Amino acid sequence: MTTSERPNTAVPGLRSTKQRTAVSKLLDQLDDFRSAQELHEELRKRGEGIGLTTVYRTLQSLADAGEVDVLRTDSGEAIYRRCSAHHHHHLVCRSCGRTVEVEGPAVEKWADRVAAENGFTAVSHTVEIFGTCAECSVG
Amino acid sequence: MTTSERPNTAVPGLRSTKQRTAVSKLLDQLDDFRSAQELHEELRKRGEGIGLTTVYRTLQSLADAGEVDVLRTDSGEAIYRRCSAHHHHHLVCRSCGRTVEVEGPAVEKWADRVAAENGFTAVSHTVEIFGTCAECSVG
DNA sequence: ATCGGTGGTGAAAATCCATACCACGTGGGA
DNA sequence: TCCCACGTGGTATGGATTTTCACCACCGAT
Repeated sequence: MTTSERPNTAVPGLRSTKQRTAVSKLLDQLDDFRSAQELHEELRKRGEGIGLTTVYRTLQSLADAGEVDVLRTDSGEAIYRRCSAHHHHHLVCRSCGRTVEVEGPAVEKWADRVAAENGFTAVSHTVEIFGTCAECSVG
Repeated sequence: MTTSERPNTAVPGLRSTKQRTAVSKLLDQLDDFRSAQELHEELRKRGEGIGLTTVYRTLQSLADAGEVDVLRTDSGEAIYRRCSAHHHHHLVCRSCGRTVEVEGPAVEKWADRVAAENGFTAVSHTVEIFGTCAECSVG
């Protein structure tokens, strides 16, 4: 089918290879944050011939292109997740990893204002909320 | 208090040693985030006989005890800073590392509310703002 | 003051995540 | 189809942090 194709992970300037497609598809199927190593392991399990190096490279490209969100665990490990394009933050379950995208216009404004008041420019911020989700607290 | 002694870095259950005192004192003198390696190097420069392992261990204890704040650079390196005891966040200059403690009651409430709405409990959050401070943007 | 045990120290080795290197493979335009 | 810059992936390497382990210091009991 030549017509129904979505550009999907078509990052401009990058070729389309089966490895990149595989990483992208896997991310589409998952709805929580995963480390590069976990993603690599899962791909191998599924029979995709792909190297760890390539997984890291691909994730980096996707992150640079804003196709995936990256954050760091307490241990410093980077974890990735495909997210919607607009600016948002995350509410993550410590136990099962379930992730909810949340917005907070007030927070954005607060951050900008606080930064401006202190003479800071070129401002960015990180806001993540961690907790235990309903499922896990019942269990 | 029975005397004028401040408990200072007296983390309960830990002995007071000259190494721990040295790390604690150094942190008191610095007002921005530093990596364990940088702190170790500085201590050696000052003639303190202290091992890298001990610096890591001490920082960990201090962090566990809530005596220092820890955050991670983009590269995953942990950086430490002695902070005031009350809950706050940081506004950090990307260029020189200058750090300002900031508060945002609205943000705290927002985080709690969003978490509650989604059925999350035992909530914590991370909020850090990065930018370029006035000094550094002047050049 | 001495003894013994617990906690602390630190050099070296082990881990672990991530990236660099480099020879070989391949997508896709000319 | 041909060509070759880009992509791939195994291995080597970098860098931060943790673990291991032998040795040392402190403190209370004897």
